Amino acid sequence: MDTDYTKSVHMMRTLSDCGSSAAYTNEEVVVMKKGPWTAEEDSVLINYVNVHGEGHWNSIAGIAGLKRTGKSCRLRWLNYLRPNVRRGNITLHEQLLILDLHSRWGNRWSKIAEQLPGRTDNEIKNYWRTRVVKHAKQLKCDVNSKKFRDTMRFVWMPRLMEQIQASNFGRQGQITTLCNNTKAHTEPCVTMPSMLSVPTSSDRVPINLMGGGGSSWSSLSDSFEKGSTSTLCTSQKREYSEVQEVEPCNDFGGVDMWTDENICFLQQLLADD
DNA sequence: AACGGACTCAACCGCATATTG
DNA sequence: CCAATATGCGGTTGAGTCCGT
Repeated sequence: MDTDYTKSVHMMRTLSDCGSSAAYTNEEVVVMKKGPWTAEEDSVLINYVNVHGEGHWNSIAGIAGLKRTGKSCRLRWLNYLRPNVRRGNITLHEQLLILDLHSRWGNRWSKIAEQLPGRTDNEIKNYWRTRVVKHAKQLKCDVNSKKFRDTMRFVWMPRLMEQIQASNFGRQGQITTLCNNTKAHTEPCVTMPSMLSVPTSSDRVPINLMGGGGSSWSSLSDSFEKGSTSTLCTSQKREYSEVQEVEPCNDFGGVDMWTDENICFLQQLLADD
């Protein structure tokens, strides 16, 4: 049933639009529906894909009688109806991955989505725009600036890892160290990407992840300088994968790292620069 | 309870690229 | 090789919801 807000678009159909088994005659005018999908339309699309498989989206209108463009059908299937689509809050681990991958690939949403099973490019894009970009603005910082990227990479991501670790520790009662150095370390640490190709004792720089005194942008920036534009090294990727391994379930997916306290911490850090 | 601004996210749009005839 | 068509991608929009006043 069309609602008041449902818009429609008139399209001149051609045989090629409908495929070989087109139900429409040449130049027949078809009103293509726009706007939110109904359960009935979803059902038609699901049945179509079950029978014909994915693809041939432009044939759906002709074959299944669904008055939607091929693009609309494809999007609806990929972002909503496809099996194994994960819905709900982005978990801490997913946030960590998004930050990591975005720092390497930029706005390559589909590529990033490939690394987050069940998440769609649309969802990740929305997360980035509604959370990360929003908070960057709040911090009066360009989300694409080196300063912001470095802060994310060398402060925010370790902080996320810390939070994930704490969550796992609280739930499982076991410690999984993300810093796999053999020496006992009294402080949280983060691996400096640029230096990992030449592992030394200076590879790991202590960072106060809890936002207390002592850690500031200025004191970290020199250490970051050399590696800030390099891609994450294998060992750091391994560390993030370890985070995944110690997170057997995502039952703390609703945890939001963008708390007032954390944002205040970032503000201080960026202001120190 | 009513209002309005902020926020979220599903869906659309335009463009780029791939495929097909 | 070229044109037409299909598909994919990233940016943007706007309806619905939330939340503070």
